[in-house]
Amino acid sequence: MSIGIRRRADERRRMTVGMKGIRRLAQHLDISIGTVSRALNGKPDVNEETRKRVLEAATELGYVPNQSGRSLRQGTTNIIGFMMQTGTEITGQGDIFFMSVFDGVQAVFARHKLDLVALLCSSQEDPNDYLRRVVARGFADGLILSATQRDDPRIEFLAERNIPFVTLGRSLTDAGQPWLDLDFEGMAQASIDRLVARGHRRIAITRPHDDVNLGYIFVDRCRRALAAHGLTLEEDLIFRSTPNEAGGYQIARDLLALEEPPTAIVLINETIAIGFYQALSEAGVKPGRDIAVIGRYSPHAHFLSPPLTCFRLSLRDLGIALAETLLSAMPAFKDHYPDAPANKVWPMELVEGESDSFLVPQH
Amino acid sequence: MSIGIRRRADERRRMTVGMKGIRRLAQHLDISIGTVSRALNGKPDVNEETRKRVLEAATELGYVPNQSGRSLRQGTTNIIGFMMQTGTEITGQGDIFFMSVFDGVQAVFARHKLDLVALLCSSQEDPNDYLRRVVARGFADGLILSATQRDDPRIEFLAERNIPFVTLGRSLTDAGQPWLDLDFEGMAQASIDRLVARGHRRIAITRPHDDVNLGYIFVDRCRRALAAHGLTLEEDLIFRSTPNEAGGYQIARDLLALEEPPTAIVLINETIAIGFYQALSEAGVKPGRDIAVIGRYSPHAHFLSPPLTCFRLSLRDLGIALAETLLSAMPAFKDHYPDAPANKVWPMELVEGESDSFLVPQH
DNA sequence: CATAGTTCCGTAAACGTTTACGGTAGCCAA
DNA sequence: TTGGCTACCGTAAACGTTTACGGAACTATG
Repeated sequence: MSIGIRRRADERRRMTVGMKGIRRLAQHLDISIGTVSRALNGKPDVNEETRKRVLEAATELGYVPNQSGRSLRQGTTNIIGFMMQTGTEITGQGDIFFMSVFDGVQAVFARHKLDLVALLCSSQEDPNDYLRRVVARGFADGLILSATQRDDPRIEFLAERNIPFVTLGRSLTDAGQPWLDLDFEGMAQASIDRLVARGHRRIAITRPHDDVNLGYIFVDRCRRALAAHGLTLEEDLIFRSTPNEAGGYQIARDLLALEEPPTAIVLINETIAIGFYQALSEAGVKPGRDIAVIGRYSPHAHFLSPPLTCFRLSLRDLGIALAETLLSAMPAFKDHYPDAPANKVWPMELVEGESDSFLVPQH
Repeated sequence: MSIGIRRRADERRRMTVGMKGIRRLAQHLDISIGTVSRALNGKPDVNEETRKRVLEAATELGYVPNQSGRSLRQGTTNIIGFMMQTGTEITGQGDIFFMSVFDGVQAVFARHKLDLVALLCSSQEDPNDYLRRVVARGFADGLILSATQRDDPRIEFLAERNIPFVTLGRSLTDAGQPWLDLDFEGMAQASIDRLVARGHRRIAITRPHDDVNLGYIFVDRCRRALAAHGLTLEEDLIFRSTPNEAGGYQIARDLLALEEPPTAIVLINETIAIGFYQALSEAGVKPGRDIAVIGRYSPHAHFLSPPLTCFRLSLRDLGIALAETLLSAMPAFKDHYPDAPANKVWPMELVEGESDSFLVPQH
């Protein structure tokens, strides 16, 4: 080792005292920041001995690479955003719906060192503005959109900018984007067929907020399924409400107040069954005896009395599929998921309860 | 305008075609990037005429400043992270719980152009590792921690690094950090007093996962409250379970199987009441008649039959308080919140139902 | 006319990384 | 000795912003 080198090292140490980040680490080890970076990132051009020293020093000094610096240079953040709206009850997905989906998404992302964050759009802010503000900044490498609307400007916005994304829910806006959706058509068809087979002729349904596309899909399919049996979907048997317990309560009250109440109903949201049951109970009407009820699975559905006949799906698997579909749309990962479907209607499984187990006497 | 300037402008335009970001905007307007930046950020040293031009061009070209570049320079991200765990059911607090809290937090953050994102720690990963990995990168300017543990290493970690944060939930780990917590002591005291006043002597309680501190707080206060009435908290009347519907179901089964069941129970989690009610119902035991039940408010509680006597709080207000307490710990904002409390026990309000409305006959 | 002050703008450094490029030392073969 | 190869490392540019600094043009004041 020449004197020249040693002097330079001493000089560097003196000049860099109090430095931060990778420079501090380099100074501490008396090597260049380039080598430190390569060592930390597993690049080949570095002696295994020095790599070991670097890694040890990194944990010792508690060094963590700065996110902004890294992503500024690389143009990538290793972050995927899941956009969702807070405060509102537009989606009506309660309890641990999202938590379970997240769990599946993360199971896939963990393989690629990707982090999932939830981008929380306030109910006070327009989702499109939010998207522009937060996302177009280069915040995330990819996006998962929930609460997809029937016409959703976010889709065009992202497609134009070539930001990889997948939507949870179909939209009329078509930019060739990947999407996953629950099989509300299958649910509609199976529910109607099942109820008609048991003799029901006056069948009511619920529909969610006008913005969300699933309402149209569901209502339309119900109408067609009924038509196939020679029946019509009557307009006053389509109930709207907030997608929560109180909404379900109100629906039952309205339904019972009808001159000629329906003998069956299909509930599109998860949580409304609770309020619906309660209002029936107060009126002395029992599901499965006086009226047939079909709904969606939720952790409570199992504990309703009588047990709710409902459609269930694995939210964790849905999350996995969402992640794989998104990654297959990202150049950096697409090779890992050659046969992830770009669009998929996710099936739901019928869980037989007792809430629809009676036959309507035929006249 | 001199020829020199015009030539330079032409040259710049030619050289910068295809540029991105603020450079592209500057080139388009034929002014320097410094001026563009000042104009966009509302700095004083810029002509109002040019500022107007810049803003117009920005929206026209859809320019959004790059997050990494900005925060690299400023050392600030304008992002606050709310750390929560996915997939697990440790807290037993579902989506609705957090959504409502978020809504309050955002109401405050909106005033300061701060964005809230949820940092989702996978159930597969240790929360401490997660914190180091994601947060120490300089990802967020401040943090809100949920699912605070009895001994929580995250607190020391953040305190050492001077990262502003507030925890939702007390911890034994004390680094002088701000925290907010629900008043489980008040709930314990009021519940016990209420039940004892109605003649109950054998009172059961539930407790959550051992990691979370509230279990200790709650159990301890119940014990002391009982002692004040000359009663003891029997060990086999302390029930543990997963904090969900199924857990509540199991508790009821276990409770009814006791040789001498208690005449009252206090449920610490929100969702367990549903399963608890169901198991009682199956056994022909009616809350409010055969056993007294006190629980926590949830949107379902109102629709249980008979209505659950429970403790409620405004989650939105809690979110507001969380935000204000956090901001008062951040140098850049503390002046706005001079009297936000650093620590606060958040009160809960008793909602009288019918689930505990009976008197135990005295012997 | 000289000076000082104001208004506005351009220049360039800085933030913390990653990485293309070049260079040195050692080794081996011709 | 020369040349080439390998293994490793240092240098410096680049990513997209913000901002301290200085300077030009103009106005006001003496």
